[in-house]
Amino acid sequence: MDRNTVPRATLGRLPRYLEYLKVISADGQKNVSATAIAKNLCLGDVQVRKDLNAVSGEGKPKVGYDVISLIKSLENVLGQSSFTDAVLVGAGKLGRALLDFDEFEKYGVRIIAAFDSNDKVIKTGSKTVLLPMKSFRSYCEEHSIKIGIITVGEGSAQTVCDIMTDCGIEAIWNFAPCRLTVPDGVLLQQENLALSLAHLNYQLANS
Amino acid sequence: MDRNTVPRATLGRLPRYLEYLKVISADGQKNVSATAIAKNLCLGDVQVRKDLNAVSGEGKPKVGYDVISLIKSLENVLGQSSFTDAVLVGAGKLGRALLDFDEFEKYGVRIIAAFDSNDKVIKTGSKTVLLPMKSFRSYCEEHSIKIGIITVGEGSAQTVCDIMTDCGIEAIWNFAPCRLTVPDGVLLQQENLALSLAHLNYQLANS
DNA sequence: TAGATTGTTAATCGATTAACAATC
DNA sequence: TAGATTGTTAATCGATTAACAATC
Repeated sequence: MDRNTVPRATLGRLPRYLEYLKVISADGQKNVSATAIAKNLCLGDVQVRKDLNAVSGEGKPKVGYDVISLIKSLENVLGQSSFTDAVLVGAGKLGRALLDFDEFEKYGVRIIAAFDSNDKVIKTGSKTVLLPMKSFRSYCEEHSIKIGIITVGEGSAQTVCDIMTDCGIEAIWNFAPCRLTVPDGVLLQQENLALSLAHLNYQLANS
Repeated sequence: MDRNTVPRATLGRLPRYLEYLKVISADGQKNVSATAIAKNLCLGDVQVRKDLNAVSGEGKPKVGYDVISLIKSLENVLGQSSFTDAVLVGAGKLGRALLDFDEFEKYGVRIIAAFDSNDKVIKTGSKTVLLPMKSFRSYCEEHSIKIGIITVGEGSAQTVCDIMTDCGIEAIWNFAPCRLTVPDGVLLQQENLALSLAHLNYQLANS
Protein backbone atom coordinates (compact mmCIF):
# COMPACT_ATOMS: atom_id res chain seq x y z
CA MET A 1 0.00 0.00 0.00
CA ASP A 2 1.25 3.46 -0.85
CA ARG A 3 1.73 5.08 2.53
CA ASN A 4 2.75 8.20 0.69
CA THR A 5 -0.72 9.15 -0.45
CA VAL A 6 -3.22 10.73 1.86
CA PRO A 7 -6.15 11.72 -0.38
CA ARG A 8 -7.07 15.38 -0.48
CA ALA A 9 -10.49 14.79 1.08
CA THR A 10 -8.93 12.81 3.89
CA LEU A 11 -6.35 15.51 4.51
CA GLY A 12 -9.20 17.96 5.01
CA ARG A 13 -10.65 15.86 7.85
CA LEU A 14 -7.41 15.19 9.71
CA PRO A 15 -7.40 18.39 11.79
CA ARG A 16 -10.85 17.49 13.09
CA TYR A 17 -9.61 14.08 14.22
CA LEU A 18 -6.58 15.66 15.80
CA GLU A 19 -8.62 18.19 17.73
CA TYR A 20 -10.97 15.51 19.06
CA LEU A 21 -8.10 13.19 20.02
CA LYS A 22 -6.39 15.96 21.95
CA VAL A 23 -9.55 16.53 23.94
CA ILE A 24 -10.01 12.89 24.95
CA SER A 25 -6.29 12.53 25.53
CA ALA A 26 -6.44 15.41 27.98
CA ASP A 27 -9.21 13.46 29.70
CA GLY A 28 -6.79 10.57 30.10
CA GLN A 29 -8.37 8.26 27.54
CA LYS A 30 -5.81 5.80 26.15
CA ASN A 31 -7.69 4.14 23.30
CA VAL A 32 -10.48 5.12 20.96
CA SER A 33 -12.53 3.33 18.32
CA ALA A 34 -13.25 4.67 14.86
CA THR A 35 -16.92 4.31 15.66
CA ALA A 36 -16.62 6.63 18.64
CA ILE A 37 -14.73 9.24 16.60
CA ALA A 38 -17.28 8.99 13.81
CA LYS A 39 -20.17 9.48 16.18
CA ASN A 40 -18.59 12.55 17.71
CA LEU A 41 -17.75 14.23 14.43
CA CYS A 42 -20.89 13.18 12.54
CA LEU A 43 -18.99 11.07 10.03
CA GLY A 44 -19.27 7.50 8.79
CA ASP A 45 -17.28 4.94 10.76
CA VAL A 46 -15.86 3.30 7.63
CA GLN A 47 -14.69 6.67 6.43
CA VAL A 48 -12.91 7.37 9.70
CA ARG A 49 -11.25 3.95 9.58
CA LYS A 50 -10.07 4.52 6.02
CA ASP A 51 -8.78 7.96 6.89
CA LEU A 52 -6.89 6.78 9.97
CA ASN A 53 -5.55 3.88 7.97
CA ALA A 54 -4.01 6.24 5.43
CA VAL A 55 -2.24 7.95 8.30
CA SER A 56 -1.19 5.29 10.76
CA GLY A 57 -2.78 1.86 10.42
CA GLU A 58 -2.20 0.88 13.99
CA GLY A 59 -5.69 0.00 15.08
CA LYS A 60 -6.35 -3.18 17.02
CA PRO A 61 -9.64 -5.08 16.82
CA LYS A 62 -11.75 -4.80 19.94
CA VAL A 63 -9.38 -2.15 21.35
CA GLY A 64 -9.30 0.63 18.79
CA TYR A 65 -6.44 3.06 18.21
CA ASP A 66 -3.81 4.25 20.65
CA VAL A 67 -4.68 7.89 21.21
CA ILE A 68 -1.18 9.19 21.87
CA SER A 69 0.48 7.53 18.89
CA LEU A 70 -2.42 8.50 16.64
CA ILE A 71 -1.99 12.13 17.67
CA LYS A 72 1.69 11.90 16.78
CA SER A 73 0.96 10.33 13.40
CA LEU A 74 -1.60 13.01 12.59
CA GLU A 75 0.75 15.81 13.60
CA ASN A 76 3.40 14.29 11.39
CA VAL A 77 1.22 13.94 8.31
CA LEU A 78 -0.23 17.38 8.85
CA GLY A 79 3.29 18.78 8.90
CA GLN A 80 2.95 20.25 12.36
CA SER A 81 6.24 18.72 13.40
CA SER A 82 8.10 20.79 10.81
CA PHE A 83 6.28 23.88 9.63
CA THR A 84 6.64 25.12 6.09
CA ASP A 85 7.00 28.83 5.45
CA ALA A 86 5.02 30.50 2.69
CA VAL A 87 4.94 34.01 1.25
CA LEU A 88 2.05 35.97 -0.19
CA VAL A 89 2.06 38.61 -2.92
CA GLY A 90 -0.76 41.14 -3.06
CA ALA A 91 -1.64 42.72 0.27
CA GLY A 92 -5.14 43.78 -0.73
CA LYS A 93 -8.23 42.84 1.23
CA LEU A 94 -8.10 39.18 0.29
CA GLY A 95 -4.38 38.92 0.94
CA ARG A 96 -4.71 40.53 4.36
CA ALA A 97 -7.69 38.31 5.16
CA LEU A 98 -5.51 35.26 4.49
CA LEU A 99 -2.77 36.65 6.73
CA ASP A 100 -5.26 36.71 9.59
CA PHE A 101 -6.51 33.20 8.93
CA ASP A 102 -5.44 30.70 11.59
CA GLU A 103 -6.39 27.52 9.77
CA PHE A 104 -3.21 27.16 7.74
CA GLU A 105 -1.20 26.34 10.83
CA LYS A 106 -3.40 23.30 11.40
CA TYR A 107 -1.95 22.01 8.16
CA GLY A 108 1.64 22.86 8.95
CA VAL A 109 1.95 26.04 6.89
CA ARG A 110 2.77 29.55 8.05
CA ILE A 111 2.59 32.67 5.91
CA ILE A 112 5.64 34.50 7.18
CA ALA A 113 5.76 37.48 4.82
CA ALA A 114 3.52 39.45 2.50
CA PHE A 115 4.65 41.59 -0.41
CA ASP A 116 3.02 44.39 -2.35
CA SER A 117 4.19 46.52 -5.23
CA ASN A 118 2.49 49.48 -3.61
CA ASP A 119 4.86 50.68 -0.90
CA LYS A 120 2.05 52.64 0.72
CA VAL A 121 -0.07 49.62 1.47
CA ILE A 122 -1.52 49.97 4.95
CA LYS A 123 0.26 47.95 7.56
CA THR A 124 -2.47 46.13 9.44
CA GLY A 125 -2.46 44.64 12.90
CA SER A 126 -1.13 41.34 11.59
CA LYS A 127 2.13 39.90 12.89
CA THR A 128 3.36 38.96 9.44
CA VAL A 129 6.10 41.11 7.90
CA LEU A 130 4.85 43.33 5.12
CA LEU A 131 7.56 44.15 2.59
CA PRO A 132 7.91 45.98 -0.71
CA MET A 133 8.10 43.83 -3.82
CA LYS A 134 11.70 44.78 -4.49
CA SER A 135 12.89 42.74 -1.54
CA PHE A 136 11.01 39.65 -2.72
CA ARG A 137 13.93 37.78 -4.26
CA SER A 138 16.38 38.27 -1.44
CA TYR A 139 13.76 37.34 1.14
CA CYS A 140 12.77 34.13 -0.66
CA GLU A 141 16.36 33.09 -1.15
CA GLU A 142 17.28 33.84 2.42
CA HIS A 143 14.35 31.85 3.80
CA SER A 144 14.36 29.12 1.11
CA ILE A 145 10.69 29.74 0.40
CA LYS A 146 8.94 26.91 -1.45
CA ILE A 147 5.31 28.04 -1.40
CA GLY A 148 3.86 31.24 -2.86
CA ILE A 149 0.34 32.63 -2.68
CA ILE A 150 -0.92 35.02 -5.36
CA THR A 151 -3.62 37.48 -4.33
CA VAL A 152 -2.94 40.22 -6.88
CA GLY A 153 -5.33 41.14 -9.68
CA GLU A 154 -5.80 39.23 -12.88
CA GLY A 155 -3.54 41.66 -14.72
CA SER A 156 -0.36 41.00 -12.79
CA ALA A 157 -0.85 37.40 -11.69
CA GLN A 158 1.30 35.85 -14.44
CA THR A 159 4.09 38.35 -13.79
CA VAL A 160 4.08 37.56 -10.09
CA CYS A 161 3.95 33.86 -10.91
CA ASP A 162 7.03 34.16 -13.13
CA ILE A 163 8.93 36.00 -10.43
CA MET A 164 8.00 33.35 -7.91
CA THR A 165 9.17 30.40 -9.98
CA ASP A 166 12.28 32.34 -10.89
CA CYS A 167 13.02 32.78 -7.19
CA GLY A 168 12.84 29.05 -6.56
CA ILE A 169 9.25 28.70 -5.42
CA GLU A 170 7.93 25.22 -6.20
CA ALA A 171 4.25 25.44 -5.33
CA ILE A 172 1.83 28.24 -6.15
CA TRP A 173 -1.68 28.92 -4.91
CA ASN A 174 -3.42 31.37 -7.22
CA PHE A 175 -6.53 33.35 -6.31
CA ALA A 176 -6.55 35.53 -9.44
CA PRO A 177 -9.31 34.37 -11.76
CA CYS A 178 -7.02 33.43 -14.62
CA ARG A 179 -5.05 30.39 -15.74
CA LEU A 180 -1.35 30.58 -15.08
CA THR A 181 1.53 28.98 -16.91
CA VAL A 182 4.21 27.44 -14.73
CA PRO A 183 7.42 25.58 -15.60
CA ASP A 184 7.44 21.79 -15.40
CA GLY A 185 7.78 20.54 -11.87
CA VAL A 186 6.10 23.51 -10.26
CA LEU A 187 2.82 22.69 -8.52
CA LEU A 188 -0.13 24.98 -9.18
CA GLN A 189 -3.44 25.16 -7.35
CA GLN A 190 -6.00 27.38 -9.01
CA GLU A 191 -8.54 28.68 -6.53
CA ASN A 192 -12.00 29.39 -7.88
CA LEU A 193 -13.76 31.10 -5.01
CA ALA A 194 -16.84 31.81 -7.09
CA LEU A 195 -17.54 28.16 -7.86
CA SER A 196 -19.09 27.21 -4.53
CA LEU A 197 -21.48 30.14 -4.69
CA ALA A 198 -22.24 29.36 -8.32
CA HIS A 199 -23.00 25.78 -7.39
CA LEU A 200 -25.34 26.85 -4.59
CA ASN A 201 -27.13 29.22 -6.94
CA TYR A 202 -27.43 26.52 -9.58
CA GLN A 203 -28.82 23.97 -7.14
CA LEU A 204 -31.28 26.54 -5.86
CA ALA A 205 -32.46 27.42 -9.35
CA ASN A 206 -32.81 23.80 -10.43
CA SER A 207 -34.56 22.20 -7.51
CA MET B 1 -30.84 12.59 -20.33
CA ASP B 2 -31.23 14.80 -17.30
CA ARG B 3 -30.94 18.29 -18.71
CA ASN B 4 -31.26 19.57 -15.18
CA THR B 5 -27.81 18.61 -14.06
CA VAL B 6 -24.76 20.54 -15.05
CA PRO B 7 -21.92 19.00 -13.02
CA ARG B 8 -20.07 21.30 -10.66
CA ALA B 9 -16.80 20.98 -12.55
CA THR B 10 -18.53 21.81 -15.82
CA LEU B 11 -20.20 24.83 -14.27
CA GLY B 12 -16.76 26.13 -13.36
CA ARG B 13 -15.65 26.10 -16.98
CA LEU B 14 -18.73 27.69 -18.48
CA PRO B 15 -17.68 31.33 -17.97
CA ARG B 16 -14.49 30.62 -19.90
CA TYR B 17 -16.46 29.25 -22.83
CA LEU B 18 -18.79 32.23 -22.68
CA GLU B 19 -15.95 34.71 -22.69
CA TYR B 20 -14.28 33.07 -25.67
CA LEU B 21 -17.55 32.81 -27.61
CA LYS B 22 -18.24 36.49 -27.08
CA VAL B 23 -14.85 37.36 -28.52
CA ILE B 24 -15.30 35.30 -31.69
CA SER B 25 -18.91 36.42 -31.99
CA ALA B 26 -17.72 40.02 -31.97
CA ASP B 27 -15.43 39.01 -34.82
CA GLY B 28 -18.49 37.88 -36.74
CA GLN B 29 -17.87 34.14 -36.48
CA LYS B 30 -21.13 32.16 -36.80
CA ASN B 31 -20.05 28.63 -35.92
CA VAL B 32 -17.36 27.07 -33.80
CA SER B 33 -16.14 23.52 -33.19
CA ALA B 34 -15.45 22.02 -29.78
CA THR B 35 -11.94 21.31 -31.01
CA ALA B 36 -11.32 24.99 -31.70
CA ILE B 37 -12.62 26.01 -28.28
CA ALA B 38 -10.53 23.33 -26.60
CA LYS B 39 -7.39 24.44 -28.38
CA ASN B 40 -7.92 28.04 -27.36
CA LEU B 41 -8.61 27.32 -23.72
CA CYS B 42 -6.09 24.51 -23.31
CA LEU B 43 -8.73 21.88 -22.58
CA GLY B 44 -9.56 18.46 -24.01
CA ASP B 45 -11.95 18.46 -26.96
CA VAL B 46 -14.07 15.64 -25.53
CA GLN B 47 -14.39 17.56 -22.31
CA VAL B 48 -15.58 20.67 -24.13
CA ARG B 49 -18.10 18.63 -26.09
CA LYS B 50 -19.45 17.02 -22.92
CA ASP B 51 -19.67 20.38 -21.20
CA LEU B 52 -21.48 22.04 -24.09
CA ASN B 53 -23.76 19.06 -24.35
CA ALA B 54 -24.85 19.48 -20.76
CA VAL B 55 -25.79 23.04 -21.61
CA SER B 56 -27.28 23.04 -25.08
CA GLY B 57 -26.69 19.96 -27.23
CA GLU B 58 -27.15 21.75 -30.49
CA GLY B 59 -23.93 20.87 -32.25
CA LYS B 60 -23.95 19.72 -35.84
CA PRO B 61 -21.33 17.35 -37.28
CA LYS B 62 -18.94 19.04 -39.66
CA VAL B 63 -20.34 22.46 -38.71
CA GLY B 64 -19.94 22.77 -34.98
CA TYR B 65 -22.06 24.90 -32.67
CA ASP B 66 -24.02 28.03 -33.47
CA VAL B 67 -22.14 30.75 -31.61
CA ILE B 68 -25.08 33.05 -30.91
CA SER B 69 -27.41 30.37 -29.58
CA LEU B 70 -24.61 28.81 -27.54
CA ILE B 71 -23.94 32.16 -25.90
CA LYS B 72 -27.62 32.42 -25.01
CA SER B 73 -27.69 28.91 -23.56
CA LEU B 74 -24.60 29.60 -21.49
CA GLU B 75 -25.98 32.88 -20.17
CA ASN B 76 -29.16 31.07 -19.22
CA VAL B 77 -27.49 28.22 -17.37
CA LEU B 78 -25.12 30.64 -15.67
CA GLY B 79 -28.10 32.60 -14.45
CA GLN B 80 -27.03 35.81 -16.12
CA SER B 81 -30.49 36.28 -17.57
CA SER B 82 -31.97 36.57 -14.08
CA PHE B 83 -29.50 37.51 -11.38
CA THR B 84 -29.87 36.19 -7.86
CA ASP B 85 -29.28 38.51 -4.93
CA ALA B 86 -27.21 37.36 -1.99
CA VAL B 87 -26.32 38.89 1.36
CA LEU B 88 -23.19 38.56 3.44
CA VAL B 89 -22.75 38.69 7.20
CA GLY B 90 -19.38 39.63 8.66
CA ALA B 91 -17.77 42.67 7.11
CA GLY B 92 -14.23 41.84 8.18
CA LYS B 93 -11.33 41.60 5.77
CA LEU B 94 -12.54 38.43 4.12
CA GLY B 95 -16.10 39.67 3.84
CA ARG B 96 -15.00 42.94 2.29
CA ALA B 97 -12.67 41.10 -0.08
CA LEU B 98 -15.64 39.08 -1.34
CA LEU B 99 -17.66 42.26 -1.83
CA ASP B 100 -14.97 43.49 -4.19
CA PHE B 101 -14.79 40.24 -6.11
CA ASP B 102 -16.23 40.47 -9.63
CA GLU B 103 -16.37 36.77 -10.43
CA PHE B 104 -19.72 36.06 -8.80
CA GLU B 105 -21.56 38.04 -11.44
CA LYS B 106 -20.22 35.66 -14.07
CA TYR B 107 -22.28 33.01 -12.32
CA GLY B 108 -25.41 35.10 -12.00
CA VAL B 109 -25.06 36.11 -8.36
CA ARG B 110 -24.76 39.58 -6.87
CA ILE B 111 -23.96 40.34 -3.25
CA ILE B 112 -26.26 43.29 -2.70
CA ALA B 113 -25.81 43.90 1.01
CA ALA B 114 -23.38 43.20 3.82
CA PHE B 115 -24.17 43.13 7.52
CA ASP B 116 -22.06 43.42 10.62
CA SER B 117 -22.89 43.37 14.30
CA ASN B 118 -20.29 46.05 14.84
CA ASP B 119 -21.94 49.33 13.84
CA LYS B 120 -18.58 51.01 13.61
CA VAL B 121 -17.28 48.79 10.84
CA ILE B 122 -15.45 50.92 8.32
CA LYS B 123 -17.44 51.69 5.21
CA THR B 124 -15.12 50.86 2.36
CA GLY B 125 -15.18 52.05 -1.23
CA SER B 126 -17.47 49.23 -2.26
CA LYS B 127 -20.86 49.92 -3.84
CA THR B 128 -22.64 47.33 -1.75
CA VAL B 129 -24.84 48.58 1.09
CA LEU B 130 -23.32 48.02 4.51
CA LEU B 131 -25.95 47.70 7.23
CA PRO B 132 -26.13 46.94 10.94
CA MET B 133 -27.23 43.45 11.90
CA LYS B 134 -30.47 44.68 13.40
CA SER B 135 -31.87 45.45 9.96
CA PHE B 136 -31.03 41.99 8.64
CA ARG B 137 -34.47 40.43 8.89
CA SER B 138 -36.40 43.28 7.34
CA TYR B 139 -33.88 43.57 4.52
CA CYS B 140 -33.99 39.86 3.69
CA GLU B 141 -37.77 39.78 3.77
CA GLU B 142 -38.08 42.87 1.65
CA HIS B 143 -35.67 41.56 -0.99
CA SER B 144 -36.69 37.88 -0.72
CA ILE B 145 -33.10 36.88 -0.16
CA LYS B 146 -32.37 33.20 -0.79
CA ILE B 147 -28.57 33.05 -0.46
CA GLY B 148 -26.48 33.99 2.56
CA ILE B 149 -22.71 34.13 2.97
CA ILE B 150 -21.13 33.76 6.40
CA THR B 151 -17.77 35.44 6.97
CA VAL B 152 -17.94 35.91 10.72
CA GLY B 153 -15.69 34.10 13.18
CA GLU B 154 -16.10 30.53 14.31
CA GLY B 155 -17.79 31.67 17.50
CA SER B 156 -20.83 33.34 15.95
CA ALA B 157 -21.22 31.34 12.73
CA GLN B 158 -23.99 29.05 14.02
CA THR B 159 -25.90 31.99 15.44
CA VAL B 160 -25.72 33.83 12.13
CA CYS B 161 -26.68 30.65 10.34
CA ASP B 162 -29.77 30.24 12.51
CA ILE B 163 -30.82 33.82 11.87
CA MET B 164 -30.39 33.31 8.15
CA THR B 165 -32.52 30.19 7.91
CA ASP B 166 -35.06 31.82 10.18
CA CYS B 167 -35.28 34.74 7.75
CA GLY B 168 -36.06 32.44 4.84
CA ILE B 169 -32.59 31.95 3.39
CA GLU B 170 -32.35 28.63 1.58
CA ALA B 171 -28.67 28.35 0.69
CA ILE B 172 -25.68 29.15 2.89
CA TRP B 173 -22.02 29.50 2.03
CA ASN B 174 -19.92 29.25 5.19
CA PHE B 175 -16.31 30.42 5.48
CA ALA B 176 -16.02 29.94 9.23
CA PRO B 177 -13.94 26.86 9.95
CA CYS B 178 -16.68 24.94 11.73
CA ARG B 179 -19.51 22.60 10.81
CA LEU B 180 -22.94 24.17 10.81
CA THR B 181 -26.30 22.61 11.43
CA VAL B 182 -29.07 23.66 9.07
CA PRO B 183 -32.73 22.63 8.85
CA ASP B 184 -33.76 20.07 6.25
CA GLY B 185 -34.07 21.56 2.81
CA VAL B 186 -31.47 24.28 3.35
CA LEU B 187 -28.38 23.94 1.17
CA LEU B 188 -25.00 24.33 2.84
CA GLN B 189 -21.59 24.76 1.25
CA GLN B 190 -18.72 24.56 3.68
CA GLU B 191 -15.68 26.41 2.38
CA ASN B 192 -12.31 25.10 3.52
CA LEU B 193 -9.86 27.72 2.29
CA ALA B 194 -6.95 26.04 3.98
CA LEU B 195 -7.34 22.76 2.13
CA SER B 196 -5.76 23.84 -1.15
CA LEU B 197 -2.71 25.16 0.62
CA ALA B 198 -2.56 22.05 2.77
CA HIS B 199 -2.71 19.90 -0.33
CA LEU B 200 0.11 21.84 -1.98
CA ASN B 201 2.21 21.51 1.14
CA TYR B 202 1.50 17.80 1.34
CA GLN B 203 2.40 17.20 -2.29
CA LEU B 204 5.58 19.19 -1.84
CA ALA B 205 6.59 17.25 1.25
CA ASN B 206 5.84 13.87 -0.31
CA SER B 207 7.39 14.17 -3.73
C1' DT C 1 -18.39 10.07 -51.43
C1' DA C 2 -15.03 11.47 -47.93
C1' DG C 3 -13.91 13.56 -44.00
C1' DA C 4 -14.66 16.65 -40.27
C1' DT C 5 -17.11 16.87 -36.34
C1' DT C 6 -20.47 15.42 -33.09
C1' DG C 7 -22.13 12.44 -29.43
C1' DT C 8 -21.85 7.98 -26.98
C1' DT C 9 -19.80 4.08 -24.84
C1' DA C 10 -16.23 2.19 -22.06
C1' DA C 11 -12.02 2.64 -19.08
C1' DT C 12 -9.86 4.86 -15.29
C1' DC C 13 -9.43 7.34 -11.04
C1' DG C 14 -10.76 9.45 -6.59
C1' DA C 15 -14.19 9.48 -3.03
C1' DT C 16 -17.94 7.44 -0.37
C1' DT C 17 -20.36 3.64 1.58
C1' DA C 18 -22.13 -1.01 2.29
C1' DA C 19 -21.01 -5.82 3.01
C1' DC C 20 -17.94 -8.95 4.73
C1' DA C 21 -13.92 -11.29 6.37
C1' DA C 22 -10.19 -11.18 9.84
C1' DT C 23 -8.71 -10.81 14.57
C1' DC C 24 -7.88 -9.76 19.26
C1' DT D 1 -15.73 -18.72 23.06
C1' DA D 2 -18.27 -14.51 21.65
C1' DG D 3 -18.44 -10.17 20.14
C1' DA D 4 -16.53 -5.75 19.26
C1' DT D 5 -13.72 -3.69 16.21
C1' DT D 6 -10.54 -3.50 12.48
C1' DG D 7 -9.38 -3.66 7.62
C1' DT D 8 -10.59 -5.18 2.91
C1' DT D 9 -13.38 -5.99 -1.03
C1' DA D 10 -17.04 -4.57 -3.97
C1' DA D 11 -20.64 -1.18 -5.48
C1' DT D 12 -21.73 3.43 -6.65
C1' DC D 13 -21.04 8.08 -8.20
C1' DG D 14 -18.75 12.12 -10.33
C1' DA D 15 -15.10 13.55 -13.34
C1' DT D 16 -11.77 12.81 -17.05
C1' DT D 17 -10.27 10.74 -21.22
C1' DA D 18 -9.74 7.42 -24.98
C1' DA D 19 -12.02 4.78 -28.55
C1' DC D 20 -15.61 4.52 -31.59
C1' DA D 21 -19.94 5.01 -33.93
C1' DA D 22 -23.14 8.36 -36.06
C1' DT D 23 -23.99 12.09 -39.24
C1' DC D 24 -24.00 16.10 -42.01
